[in-house]
Amino acid sequence: MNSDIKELLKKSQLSVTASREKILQLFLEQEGALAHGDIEKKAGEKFDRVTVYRTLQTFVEKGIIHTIPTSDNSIRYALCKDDCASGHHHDHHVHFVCNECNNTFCLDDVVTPTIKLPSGYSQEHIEVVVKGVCKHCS
Amino acid sequence: MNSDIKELLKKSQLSVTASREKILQLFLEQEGALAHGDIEKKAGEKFDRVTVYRTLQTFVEKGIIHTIPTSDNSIRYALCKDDCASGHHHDHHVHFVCNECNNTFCLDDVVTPTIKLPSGYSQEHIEVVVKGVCKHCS
DNA sequence: AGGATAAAAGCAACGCTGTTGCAAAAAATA
DNA sequence: TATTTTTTGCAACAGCGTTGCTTTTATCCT
Ligand SMILES: [Mn+2]
Ligand SMILES: [Mn+2]
Ligand SMILES: [Zn+2]
Ligand SMILES: [Zn+2]
Repeated sequence: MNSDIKELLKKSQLSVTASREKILQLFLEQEGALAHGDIEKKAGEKFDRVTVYRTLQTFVEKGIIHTIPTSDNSIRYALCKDDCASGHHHDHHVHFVCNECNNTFCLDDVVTPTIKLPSGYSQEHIEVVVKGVCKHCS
Repeated sequence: MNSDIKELLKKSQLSVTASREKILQLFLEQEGALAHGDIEKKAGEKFDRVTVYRTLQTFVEKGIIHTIPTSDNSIRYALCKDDCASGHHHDHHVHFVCNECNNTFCLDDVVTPTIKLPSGYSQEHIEVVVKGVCKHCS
């Protein structure tokens, strides 16, 4: 299990460091998404704030995690389960935010719909965030 | 035109003040959405930063403007053209972010689709943000 | 219109967030 | 193991967003 983490880092051409292992582990043992603040609370005593920022940024660039837009000035991050590669993400799934537990989940099996846009607009990417009550809270 | 602004404020049970008039005017003469920073640049020399924050917050509460989620820690705001009331918004349209001009637009005529969720999840609200090239830039 | 009352704006201060440059430490490489 | 490269931690900083309090402004009532 721990070697899985090392392997994933190496596969992404990243050197294996304690902070990267720890932060990646947090994502693996977490069902929902994590905001920067969450990670800092769970791993921040061990690592510097700046390291967390840089690690998240690196993971996004390498296609290990992806961002989820929010309406409250706090980006959330979640593991890419699709085959995202360095520089190019392929996460086309819907995200769910629970109004009860306030968790954010990737609905990996729910693909984003195609939207018919007015003429002149071209669609390159689409983000869908559904709010409601999650399966754990209902 | 200026009386329109006063009327809208009164209709929302808000006292008519210089800052509210000015900020509301900015939204009316703007096609796309505005971030807090934009408003501060355009009206910030006349009004305090705090006033801008409080005005935006009030406008959202009163159903005059709505927020648009982003992936870059900067909420954007746009006029509600639907019949949003105090406390309850009814904006069910798609938002568009242009990768060229970096503007955000409300596609008021494009309604958000219904998403089939896994069992256990209930849908209360849905946000759809499409990224691509807008009609002005294509 | 003028005064009383309620509401909003401005000010100051503060904590939190995210960034940058640089030196020290750790990991990869040979 | 020694060298090179990469990452981390530290310090400092700017900007964001919030809060309490005072002053100013708008509304309401006479
Ligand atoms: Mn996801
Ligand atoms: Mn809109
Ligand atoms: Zn929940
Ligand atoms: Zn454009």
